[in-house]
Amino acid sequence: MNSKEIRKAFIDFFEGKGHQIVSSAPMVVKNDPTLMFTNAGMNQFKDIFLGNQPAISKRVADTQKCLRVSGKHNDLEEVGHDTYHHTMFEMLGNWSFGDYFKEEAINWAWELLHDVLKIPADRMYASVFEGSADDKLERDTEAFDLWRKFLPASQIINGSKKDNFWEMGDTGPCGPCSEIHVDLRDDSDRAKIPGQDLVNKDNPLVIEIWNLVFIQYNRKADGKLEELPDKHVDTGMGFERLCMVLQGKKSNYDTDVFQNTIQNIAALSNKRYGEEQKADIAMRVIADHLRAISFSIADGQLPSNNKAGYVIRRILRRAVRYGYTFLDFKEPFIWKLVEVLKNNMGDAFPELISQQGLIENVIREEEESFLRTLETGIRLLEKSLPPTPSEGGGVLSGELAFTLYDTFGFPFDLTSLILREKGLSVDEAGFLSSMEKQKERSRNAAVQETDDWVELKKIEQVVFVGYDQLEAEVSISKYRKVTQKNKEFYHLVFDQTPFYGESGGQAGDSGYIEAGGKKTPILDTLKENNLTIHIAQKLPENPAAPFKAVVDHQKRKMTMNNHTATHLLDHALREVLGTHIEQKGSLVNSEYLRFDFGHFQKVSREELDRIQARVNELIRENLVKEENRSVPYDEAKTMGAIALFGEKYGDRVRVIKFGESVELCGGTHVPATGQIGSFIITSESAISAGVRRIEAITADHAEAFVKKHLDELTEVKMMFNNTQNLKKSVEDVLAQNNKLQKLMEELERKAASGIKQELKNKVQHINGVNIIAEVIQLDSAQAVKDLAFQLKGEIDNLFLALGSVIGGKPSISVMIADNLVAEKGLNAGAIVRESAKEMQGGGGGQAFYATAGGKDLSGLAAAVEKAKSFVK
RNA sequence: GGGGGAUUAGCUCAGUUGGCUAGAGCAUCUGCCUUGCACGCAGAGGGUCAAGGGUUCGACUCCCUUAUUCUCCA
Repeated sequence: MNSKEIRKAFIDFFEGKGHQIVSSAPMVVKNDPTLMFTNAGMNQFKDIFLGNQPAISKRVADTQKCLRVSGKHNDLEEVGHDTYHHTMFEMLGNWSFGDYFKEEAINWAWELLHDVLKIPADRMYASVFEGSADDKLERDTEAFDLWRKFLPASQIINGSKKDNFWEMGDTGPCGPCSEIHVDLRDDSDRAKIPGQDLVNKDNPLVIEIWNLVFIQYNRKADGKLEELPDKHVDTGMGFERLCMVLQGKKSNYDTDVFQNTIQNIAALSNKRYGEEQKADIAMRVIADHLRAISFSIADGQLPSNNKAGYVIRRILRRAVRYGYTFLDFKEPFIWKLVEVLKNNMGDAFPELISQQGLIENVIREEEESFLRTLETGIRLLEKSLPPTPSEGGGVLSGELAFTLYDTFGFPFDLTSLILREKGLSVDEAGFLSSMEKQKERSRNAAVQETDDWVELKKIEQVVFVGYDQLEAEVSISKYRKVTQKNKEFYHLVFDQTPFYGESGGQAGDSGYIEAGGKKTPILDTLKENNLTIHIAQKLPENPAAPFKAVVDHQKRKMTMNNHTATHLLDHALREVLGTHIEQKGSLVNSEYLRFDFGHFQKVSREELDRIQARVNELIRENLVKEENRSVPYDEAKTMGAIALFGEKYGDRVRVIKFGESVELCGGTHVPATGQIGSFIITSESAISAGVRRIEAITADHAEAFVKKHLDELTEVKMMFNNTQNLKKSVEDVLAQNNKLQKLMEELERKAASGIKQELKNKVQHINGVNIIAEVIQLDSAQAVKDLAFQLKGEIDNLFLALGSVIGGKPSISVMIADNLVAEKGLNAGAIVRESAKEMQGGGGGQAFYATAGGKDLSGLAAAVEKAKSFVK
């Protein structure tokens, strides 16, 4: 069976068991501060388990794209070196939300693996939870008895709390789990050591493929467990491992999931897979990372220099680095593999097909930029090479290696590789300790303490009433204290709220809540998963009281203007530039709007004009909002609604329509477009390969913007006595100014040369030295300097001391011919310092030219005389 | 969120404890030579040294603030 058939077999099997098949959630997580990427199949159902949201269906199955590169599950550095770790992988899963439990879960797992997929029973092992005295839990005999129907007792193994008791976090839903392991070793090896001895022992050929979690408890804050009224099933099976088992391979990378890509990498690098260990590792790294990066970009997460985007950039760079070092790729090549990946996985994940161009562009650009970083790093490294061992050195300091890494992004392993090639080495311990210090600093800065939720009133789900009203009677359902950098604030959750929590690019509302005549300001509103959190500086006196919640009307109104304008802009972009325009990001607040979209080139001035005019036209048409809060997803699509890649939509979606603009959107909008008043594009720029950004303002801000510019224009016009043709007047003045400036320079030159001539006539010849010591009328230090250098070029054996008044302060300059400096040991710096004392000043410079300034104007002549005295 | 860099001519970059009248290569322009693969030669133009403050006789250089950008950590 090939991988496509295997994926389909799983989905078909559970569909046949009454499961609703849902699509994979985006790999990039939004609205969850504890998670950047989806790292397990259950992520998208977290709110259901936590009770923040009712289940969409009691039985669900899917394949979920997951990324494990940060936080608790960080496999990044393992990837490629062994045969089974991945950054991105697919997790096949089936779920029961308060429906079936252990019996069906185990029966069906067996039926699928053994009866349908034909994995031999004697190669399978099941583990069950052995119990825990700490938690006063017995062995999971229920699961044992169920497995006993299929497997002899010798193939059912007890597992510890660590391996067989699953918890989502410190508190919350949890329960025992049962894992299915498969032994892939040859018969001869199996005869030597029984498989059950190798389960969970990190043997690459005796592996866990499926974990069945039985969620039956809730872990309370005090550590105690309570039985859940509704019991759930949560399973996850590694797709790539399943493929390995069914295709009789001994490495995930030997399955058809990866082999196409690997063979292509081999061809591009003129090497063969399987011949050289280091090259093989590099090929696996690249094949793996290609998937992670491509899917992230398709989900809208571009590489960038912080947060999730930075993680993606690092993965990509790791791939480039392996290619650069072990496969000798010095030019971008990874982007060429996107085509192969698309052919392999495009039908299961259509975003790869529709986003192919963007993915390729972004990857190529990133590769180029990192190759430049590498070049700079190599140059810097070569500059700072330590002396060779024969000269008594040979070790590069760890601090230096760390600076290269930390400041210039030059990978440590490359540093040590390059040094090794030159017979040198690097102080690795020093490097690691520098790294540790940096981590320590960051940790201290990032400390945020979050207290437990204090629950006042149990609710099903927060009700958002802010579409229809900006004020509401609310009560606090729960709250918690958060401390960061000695600053305290509170997170409040209401039973219902008119406040819009930041999401979908729209900023959160602010305002206040009021009880007993006392107001508590709400500074901002955020969303954590499905929970709307209101941020307050302090807790109201009586948190249990009923409150009146009031949203800042004016701010919200302006935000709505900008949000609706964003939809109109999106529509106008498609009309003017073409329907390939796809949103890549959006920000809407009360000040302005920002819209990022995929487009292959700069938007021209004329196009921008047309887009802006079109949006204003739509505003003047005063299109009335048509809002439908619950449309089946498929129906919305047939209405032509614009959906976003990288967004997870439920079955029923909210549709916002203004004329021909139809979008799936959860944000707040104006009742009719006329309210927006006016729309002005303030900037158009590039944010990365193939992605453009437009920023714009509306309503009051647009009006203020126009007024400011008109005022400026009027003022300038007034300066020109209300000329008919301002542009020409300005051009004339500029031309005239240019002419005058040249004339001025000319005159200055003449004046200076006049002074120069005068000075030349005053040369005193004493002991073979040509001395000039005068006070002159020049008020720019630069002019004096020029004069001094000219005289130096024209008079031999020159000793020059010039006094002048610059900016109302006395100043002297001394210039001495080079040969005099050498022969007579004269030093202009010393002379100037000594002479300046006459005018209460000081200075310095070089031996042949120095300047000094002072405070006492009356001492200027004396200072010049003093300077002259040094040569006599 | 925290740390470390960078910002100098149209482009790529030098610029040593603060003082060599801000440089190089490429590009541009002019002239000459001639057309063979980055043609050659001679010359010229082009800089608020990111912006704004400060210290100093003197700041591209030191300090502070801001902007943009790179990089590492969380």
